[in-house]
Amino acid sequence: MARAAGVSQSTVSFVLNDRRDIPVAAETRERILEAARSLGYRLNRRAQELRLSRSTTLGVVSYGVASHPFAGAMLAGMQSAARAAGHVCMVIDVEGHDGDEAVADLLDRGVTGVVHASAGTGPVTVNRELGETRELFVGCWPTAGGTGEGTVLPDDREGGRRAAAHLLDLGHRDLAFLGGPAGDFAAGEREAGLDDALREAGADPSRVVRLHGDYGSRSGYRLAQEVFDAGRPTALICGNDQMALGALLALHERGLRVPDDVSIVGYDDQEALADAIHPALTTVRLPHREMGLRAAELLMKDPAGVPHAERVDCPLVVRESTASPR
Amino acid sequence: MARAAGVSQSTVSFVLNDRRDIPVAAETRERILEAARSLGYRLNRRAQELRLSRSTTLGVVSYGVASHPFAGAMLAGMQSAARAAGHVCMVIDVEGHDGDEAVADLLDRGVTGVVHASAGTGPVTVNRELGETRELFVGCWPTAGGTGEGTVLPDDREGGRRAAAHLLDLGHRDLAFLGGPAGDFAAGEREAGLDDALREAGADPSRVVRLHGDYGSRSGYRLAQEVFDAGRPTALICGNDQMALGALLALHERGLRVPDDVSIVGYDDQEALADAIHPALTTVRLPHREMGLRAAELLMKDPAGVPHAERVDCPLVVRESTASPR
DNA sequence: TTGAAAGCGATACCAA
DNA sequence: TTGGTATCGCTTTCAA
Repeated sequence: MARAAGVSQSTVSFVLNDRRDIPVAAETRERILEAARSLGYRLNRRAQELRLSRSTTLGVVSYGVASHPFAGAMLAGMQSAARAAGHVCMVIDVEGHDGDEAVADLLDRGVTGVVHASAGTGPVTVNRELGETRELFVGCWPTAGGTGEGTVLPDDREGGRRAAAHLLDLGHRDLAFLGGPAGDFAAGEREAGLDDALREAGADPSRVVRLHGDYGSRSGYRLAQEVFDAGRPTALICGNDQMALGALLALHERGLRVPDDVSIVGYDDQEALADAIHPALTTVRLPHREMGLRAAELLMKDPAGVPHAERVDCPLVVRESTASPR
Repeated sequence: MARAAGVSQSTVSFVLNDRRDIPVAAETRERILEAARSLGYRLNRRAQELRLSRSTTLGVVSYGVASHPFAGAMLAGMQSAARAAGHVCMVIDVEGHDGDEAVADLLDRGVTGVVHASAGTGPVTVNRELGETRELFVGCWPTAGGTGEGTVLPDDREGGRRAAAHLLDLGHRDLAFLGGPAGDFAAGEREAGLDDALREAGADPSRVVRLHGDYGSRSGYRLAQEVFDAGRPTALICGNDQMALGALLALHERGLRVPDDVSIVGYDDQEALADAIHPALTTVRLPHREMGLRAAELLMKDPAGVPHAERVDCPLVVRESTASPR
C-alpha cells in the first residue's frame, strides 16, 4: 500500500488515521486516499491494537442468555453500549459449563473486560480469584462473591412492592400471590416487596394466599385452579408473565373475566407475551436491555475500578388486566 | 517471560504451544511451564493470529436477532458451531441501520467471515458488491441477491404443508387459514404449503377461509372472531404461535374448547409459549438454532466457497391443540 | 513535510 | 536441543 502510493508507511498511517496534528501535504494526502480507495485498503485493527496495546472489544460470557426467550435484550443492551464506545462484543455462551475457561479465552484475545450475563438472576460458578476486577456480573453473581460488589441486578423487591401497591391502590384486599420457586432469589425479593406494600397500606397479610410455582405457564394454570377451588380472591399477583398467562387461561376456563372479575399482574413484561395477549397484561418490567447496557458502560468506563452493586429499576407497566374490584 | 525462565522466546513458544515435533528437554519445559504458572502468563492471541495471519473469530451481523423474543437461539447455534471449531463470535447488532459498515468493521478486525442473521425471514439492505463470498445470510437475504446463493432459510413451504396435512389427516375439511401479512415471504411460503397439502389430499380449496394478519397475537384474536362470526371451521391454521395464542383466547371467550370443538396449529414453536400454554400448541418448529449452527459451520468450513441455498427442515410438533373433528 | 527505524507479542527458519 | 533474527501490520519517535 505504502509502495502503491509512493510514500512511506508512516505517512499512510497519518493520513488514514486523519491525524490533524501531523501536517501532510494536501496532494500527498489525496494520493494516499486515492490509492487506498482503489486497492480497497483498510487498516488492520488487530495490528493496530497490538501496537497500541489498547482494546476495543468487550468480552461477554453468556449463561444461556442468547437462547433465553426474552433476555437477548441484555445482549442488545451491551451491544449498544459497546457500539457507542467504538467497541464490539465478543460473546461466548458456556452452555452449562462454568465460565472460567471462557473468561481466560476472552482475556487471551485481549478484551477490555468481561461481563457475565444471565437471565436467571441466580449464582454462577466461578472457580478462581476475582481479584483485579475486569469482570462484572449482570443478572447473576459469582458463587463466591454474593449479590454485592460487581453485580448489576434488577431491583426486584421494589418491583414486587409496586405490583402489590398497584392492586392495593385499586382497592383490592383479597389477594393471591402465585410466586416463583420457594428458594429462588428473585421470587423471594418480589415476595418481600409484597410484604412491604402490605405493611405500607396497613393491609391484613393473612388475607393474602401464598403459593409457589416454577415460573412455568402450567404452574400458573394449576395454582390458579387451586386458589379458586378454595376461595375467591379479587386479584392475582403472579411470579412472572408466564404464570400470569397460565392463570389467565385457567380463569377463562372457569368463565371468570379479567379484569372484570379478577385482576392479574405479572412480572417481566415479556416481549411478545405481556403486551400481546388479551387482555394485555399489567406487569412489572424486567429491564434486561438497561441492565446489559449499564453493565457494559461500567466495564468500559473503568475496567479496573471495582463497581459497587447496581440495582436497576423495574417499572410498573399498567395495561388492561387490572381494575378496581366490583 | 522468556527472561524469567532463562530461555529464548522461541523455546517458550514451542513449549506453550505444546509442539511435540520440536524436542525440548524435559527439564527446560518444566522450568518454562513453572514460570508461566507463577507469572500467570498466557500467549497473546492477537499477536499470535497477526503473525500467523489466521483467524479464529466469526463475525456476526445481527438485525435485531438478539432482541427478538425467541430467535436468540440463532445466536446460540452460531456460538455453538464456533466454539466447536475453536472460534468465538464477534457480534454487532445494527439496530435498524444497514450492515455495510458493520461488515467492514468486522473484516478490519480480522474475522474469518461474517454471517448476517435475522429472525424476520426478509430482505436485508446491502449496498455493496457481494463478490468474494465470505458472507452468508441466515434468516434473511441481501436486497440485491434474492433468496438463492449464500442463504440459509427455513423450509417454510414444507412446514406449511405439514401443518395442513396434519389437520387433513385428522379428518378436518373446514379449515380457516389465519396467515401472516399478505406480502410477507414466509407467510406466502406457508400458504403455498397449504395449497400443496390440499392438492395432495384432493380436498376442496374453496372450503378453506383465508385471512391475513400481522403475526401479532391481537390480530389472531381479531381474525378468529371474524371467522367464527361468519362460519364454523373445525380447525385453524395460524401464521405463527402468537396468532394462535390470540385465536385461542378468542375461542375461549366464545366458550369454544380446544381441541374438542376446534383444533389449532401454530408456527414457530416459540419457546415459553407453544409448549407453555394450555392446551399445549401443536405447531411447526422454526429451527433457529439449527439455522445459526449450519450457517456458522458453512462459513467456517470454507469462507471463500460460495454455498448454495440451504433450506433447513421445519418439523411438525404435535401437542394438545389438535384432534379429529367430532 | 516526509522517511527510517524501533517495537507491540507472537512464530518460523536457520544456525549453533 | 536451543537461540538469533526476520516478519506479521501497524504507530511513534527522531532525523532529514
